[in-house]
Amino acid sequence: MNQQSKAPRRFTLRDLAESLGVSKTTVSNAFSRPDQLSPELRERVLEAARAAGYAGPNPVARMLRTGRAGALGLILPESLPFALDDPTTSELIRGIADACEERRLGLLIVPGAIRVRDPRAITDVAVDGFIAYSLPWNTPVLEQVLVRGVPIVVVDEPRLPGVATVSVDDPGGARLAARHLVELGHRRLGIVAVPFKPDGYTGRGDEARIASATFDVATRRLTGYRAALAEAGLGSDAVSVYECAHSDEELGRQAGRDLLEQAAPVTAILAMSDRLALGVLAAARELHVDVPGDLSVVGFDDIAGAARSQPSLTTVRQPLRLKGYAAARFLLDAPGATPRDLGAGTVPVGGYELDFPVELVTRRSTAAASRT
Amino acid sequence: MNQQSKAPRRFTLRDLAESLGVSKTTVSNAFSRPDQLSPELRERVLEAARAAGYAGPNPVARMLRTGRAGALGLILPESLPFALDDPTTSELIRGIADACEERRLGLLIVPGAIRVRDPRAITDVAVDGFIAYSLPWNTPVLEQVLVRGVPIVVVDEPRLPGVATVSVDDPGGARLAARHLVELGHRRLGIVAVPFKPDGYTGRGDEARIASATFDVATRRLTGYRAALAEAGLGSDAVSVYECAHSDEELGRQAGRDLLEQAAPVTAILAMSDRLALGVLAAARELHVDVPGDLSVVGFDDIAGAARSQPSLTTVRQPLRLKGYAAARFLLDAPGATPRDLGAGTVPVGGYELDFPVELVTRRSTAAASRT
DNA sequence: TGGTGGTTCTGGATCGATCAAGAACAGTGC
DNA sequence: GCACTGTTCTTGATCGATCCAGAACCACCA
Repeated sequence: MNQQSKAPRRFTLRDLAESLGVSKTTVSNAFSRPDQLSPELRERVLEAARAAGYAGPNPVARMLRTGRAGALGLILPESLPFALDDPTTSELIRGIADACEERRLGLLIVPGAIRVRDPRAITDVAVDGFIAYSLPWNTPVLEQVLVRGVPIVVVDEPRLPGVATVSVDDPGGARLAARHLVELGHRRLGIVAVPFKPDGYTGRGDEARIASATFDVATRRLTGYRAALAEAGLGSDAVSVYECAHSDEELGRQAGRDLLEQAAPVTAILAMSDRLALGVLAAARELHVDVPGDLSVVGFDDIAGAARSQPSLTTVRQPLRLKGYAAARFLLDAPGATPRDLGAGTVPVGGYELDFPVELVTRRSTAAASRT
Repeated sequence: MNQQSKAPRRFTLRDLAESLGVSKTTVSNAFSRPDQLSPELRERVLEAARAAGYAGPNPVARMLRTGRAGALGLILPESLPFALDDPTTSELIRGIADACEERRLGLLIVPGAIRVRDPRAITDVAVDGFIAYSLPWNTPVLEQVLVRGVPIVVVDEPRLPGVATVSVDDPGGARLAARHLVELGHRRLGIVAVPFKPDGYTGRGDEARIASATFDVATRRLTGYRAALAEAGLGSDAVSVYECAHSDEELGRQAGRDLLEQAAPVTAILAMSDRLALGVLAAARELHVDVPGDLSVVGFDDIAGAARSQPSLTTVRQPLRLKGYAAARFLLDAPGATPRDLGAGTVPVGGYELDFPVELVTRRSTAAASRT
């Protein structure tokens, strides 16, 4: 950490080589390429290293020479404490970690991307590539990555031209959810949305705000909902949207109360995440609204808690862990992932887009509308 | 990722300097030390960089020169998915992340330390220091860190001479827990233990195994329990110990069943973690043993779930997040010093040991013994 | 005029390894 | 004896930055 002013110079590979009377390359090979020298000499080198307290080649120097960092960077929108609270993010991380372990790579986490404007968060970090998760358009650190030309895979959002993206069929999933409620006879519905913008707003969402959204996922799911509702003759104006600043239970509860306490309460709620849906269930409980008797609720994600809730939650299942795994594998295996530099600016990986399918999981939180 | 054989040489700081007709140092200063050159020239340099698609100094080259990596390494005993499941570990990570954000450092996670024997997990990684969490004696990767001479702080275990350790007063906390049960009149107790060794064993623990334990925390807590029980005239042989291979609910449930189904069922259980205690509560529920009527249970840690359980859990609270924060701060601020130098609301015991105090939190899972 | 001090910028050494090319030597087949 | 193939080891260049010492210039003042 602290460089002493009079540091006696560290013991390096070169010193070891000199003390043994062999070349640097030989010592290097003794550590990193055993087949390049005789076993006896190798043993002599390692023995001398042990005696001298030399623990092997300096990783940073090696990185500089070889060009690989041995680690993956994960860019998260919120702080790490928040990410750990969120089952969706945790599950994604699990998937990424699976791939990192397979490949013996470290995982370097860069949290708070929405907030952080300091480019050093990206420029100071040594990784072979980044996975960016769920960021809005125009995220400064994301732009830094693109400018730097480091390989990157985006998970979920934003969808940028020419940038590899791993996601799911959000519109399709949302359509399944909404169609399910429509088929059950619901006509007075509300939507509880994940944020359209990263500005911390919580409350009813107006069309202007929705039109200028910078979070793709919210838009994509909303589009899916509305498509299915339109099929049933329900226009956008007939279905109110309550936007939550984060995907968590407390804000979901607020949203639920809002939609249930209005003049003409809804009989069904489409929540864009399970955490929001669980919050809605909590609100219903508080207001003595029976689920699914008086209110049907559909979530999105199928986190572990969805099956365990009271009542269990009907939701759209997406393969979160697999998504993380696929993103990492793609980053590591993608052909031509070497950044193209020199020219003007950006050109990251390839123009790849990978959308996993989703499915509707019907549980106990949805039932036929009692009467219209 | 893969270096093309005919890579056209990346555009570097030197190229930018040449294209501008200034020295490399000047360009470097434009990025990293704005006060070293005139604002006009700096602007010219940055402008040219933008035009050339040069995104700033290569982090690895900078690291090599400056000797700092801009990241902290976190060594975890188990896989990352496991760590994220475990509230104790998550909370610790939160604390570490707090400190990293303050200092704008990355957090590099090295999971699976118990299993991983490959030294490259450590030697290939560029960090300014490591935090090692809850490892057994003789962990290969930990020894790699020590050999490499990288600054390190250990959290909880193992306690190694000369290595800074951040922990809590485990024996004291355990003593509080056991004394609490003794004072409630319990005389037939069982102990559900976190692992004594990292070999995956689950089952009754014999004294030989306990004596040869390599996990410090299990030993320290057991010592505390036994000290308090001895005060009440209860010998070690009178109190059976059930060891779980991991701290999780399922194994806690198994342990609970074992202790409750034996010939002379216990009336109170000391669990070395809240997750194990929650498992014990589940076992009691299954066996229709009333808690706290017929069985008292005390946990350890005070995770969020402890207050929410049915019934709420009496437990020993330890400041997990603070522990993580303190460990990181200590690593960053005083890599040569002892934890004592940090002071500030802490209870330093040994030169290199920083033990936070713990407290007993009495909730609904404990009550007076019905009859002996 | 010359000395002093303060900016601003430069050149070359350096951080600690890996890599490509080739030297030295032994063994093999003809 | 000669060319050929391998194995084992060495030399010098290189990765891309930062740092140190000093040069050049300007201003100020005695």
